[in-house]
Amino acid sequence: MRLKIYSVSRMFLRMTITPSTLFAALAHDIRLRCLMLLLRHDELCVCELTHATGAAQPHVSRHLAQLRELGLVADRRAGLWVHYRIHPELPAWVVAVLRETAAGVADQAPFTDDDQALSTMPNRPSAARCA
Amino acid sequence: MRLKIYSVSRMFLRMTITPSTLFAALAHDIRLRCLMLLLRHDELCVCELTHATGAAQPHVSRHLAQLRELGLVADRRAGLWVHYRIHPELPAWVVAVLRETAAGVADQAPFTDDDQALSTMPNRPSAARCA
DNA sequence: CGGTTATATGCGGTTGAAGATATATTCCGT
DNA sequence: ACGGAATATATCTTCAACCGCATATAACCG
Repeated sequence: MRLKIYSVSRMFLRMTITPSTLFAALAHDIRLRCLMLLLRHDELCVCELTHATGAAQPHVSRHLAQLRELGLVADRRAGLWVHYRIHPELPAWVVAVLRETAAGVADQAPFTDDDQALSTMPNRPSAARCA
Repeated sequence: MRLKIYSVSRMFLRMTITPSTLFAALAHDIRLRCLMLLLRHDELCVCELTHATGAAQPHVSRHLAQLRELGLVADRRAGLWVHYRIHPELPAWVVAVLRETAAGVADQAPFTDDDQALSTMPNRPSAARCA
């Protein structure tokens, strides 16, 4: 079964997450890396995720949109910045899968590098500045 | 990153399973259903998986081959039958992800139906018959 | 109202995973 | 060695996810 997660309207949020759609989301490099980053840091904005992954901004933004449409992440606008976080109402088994994955790959590339790049990011928009 | 799991030679088995390759494997309907069935039953042959899922035999066989090439399952030939099982040497976090998924979707379609179809399969090759 | 920064989306081209069908392979019984 | 059953693979076509780039939107500030 092919999975179409591009053109899901924002109106259909909170749809049930099926295993196939979840794993299709996790199968993509950038999407998985963003989720792993969001697991470790409560909230991150697009520029932080862009810096951490080293990917192009439209690339990150597009994949975040897919995660949002699937209901895996939630976003919060604060001024110019849009803060993403793991969706607070995920099914328990989805959270379990994410956490087991994070625990299993925490010490591998590129996940460690992403964390490193994030921590050394200059002019990082702190929560105090843009909340 | 695109994932190519078709043409991996059998010589390169036991390669490290990356999150991306794992989730790409789990993202496919038939592959996930086969894995969920194999989690509940120690060993199943192709005809059992074919019957349980209702898919065409070449279809099931091809996807089992992909799972084998990724190192997610192991196969054992016994006469005409080839028995598949979850690979006994999977990394702990991979097993954890599989188990959490199974626990989360056990009561959903099509997984319950697959189990039901398997249990009512006639002339099922028992382990005693073809081991 | 312009200018700047942060983020989102539209579009065309590429590519490779997936499906269907036919066919090959492997093994057993006789 | 032959036929049949279980499984694997080859080939072709299709189609949608992906990428890069350009551009649009949104919010803040003077």
